Amino acid sequence: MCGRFALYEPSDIIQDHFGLDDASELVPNYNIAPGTGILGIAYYENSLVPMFLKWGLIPHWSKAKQTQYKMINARVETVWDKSSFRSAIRYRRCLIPASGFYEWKKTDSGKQPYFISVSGTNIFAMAGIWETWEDKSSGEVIDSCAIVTTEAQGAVKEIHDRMPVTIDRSGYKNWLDPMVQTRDQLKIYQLDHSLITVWPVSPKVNNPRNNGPELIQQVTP
DNA sequence: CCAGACGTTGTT
DNA sequence: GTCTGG
DNA sequence: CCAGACGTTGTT
DNA sequence: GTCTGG
Repeated sequence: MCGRFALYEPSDIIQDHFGLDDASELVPNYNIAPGTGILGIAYYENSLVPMFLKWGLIPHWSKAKQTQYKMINARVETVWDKSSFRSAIRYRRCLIPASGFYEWKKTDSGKQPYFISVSGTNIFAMAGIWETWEDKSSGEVIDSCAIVTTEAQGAVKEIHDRMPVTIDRSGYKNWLDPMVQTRDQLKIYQLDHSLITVWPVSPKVNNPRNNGPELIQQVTP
């Protein structure tokens, strides 16, 4: 699955990579956790825009903004079938920029965190879906999102059985195309899994209050 | 029809 | 055990 | 995902 | 809102 990631590439590089018109000022973050605001890129009102999305999807029909369920991930195998995700996968897909993500491997002595990144780049895209929720009485509006997951690819298989769906640059257009509204039309071009690199990192990443480049340094578990 | 759930992961 | 906060 | 709280009354 | 279960 994907429950923590990092985005530390400079804003102007992110802007160029995704072809955005306006830059959003981002500080490097090595410990992005569910429930916080994250950067998503989506077509909205006919243009490609950066959006701040609360990580943890709140369905539009939800009565409370605090959802009982932790919808931080959506399985690609079933996302078209679930009532909570059906309209979002059809009409509101987004790219979620990342420099890498973390997965935890269960061991005899506990859980060991690993950092997963892509050779040759500090920026790639994870597949996301988003939704707008509005409080009918107060008028409060929250845009939220979930990261789409799939079975582990490449080197990730060694540590975990799930990971985010990645989208190769060649697949950005189709994934974001608002005219693509069916499972058959949606083509998922994932990154070449031979580029995926995995190494163990310090358990400092466990605490979401910790941050900084030391979190992605390789350690001996 | 109405009532009630609506999710994933990992662990048992 | 379960929920909230990060 | 993991870490850390989990409560009320009354007083400052 | 939409799907499943009864």
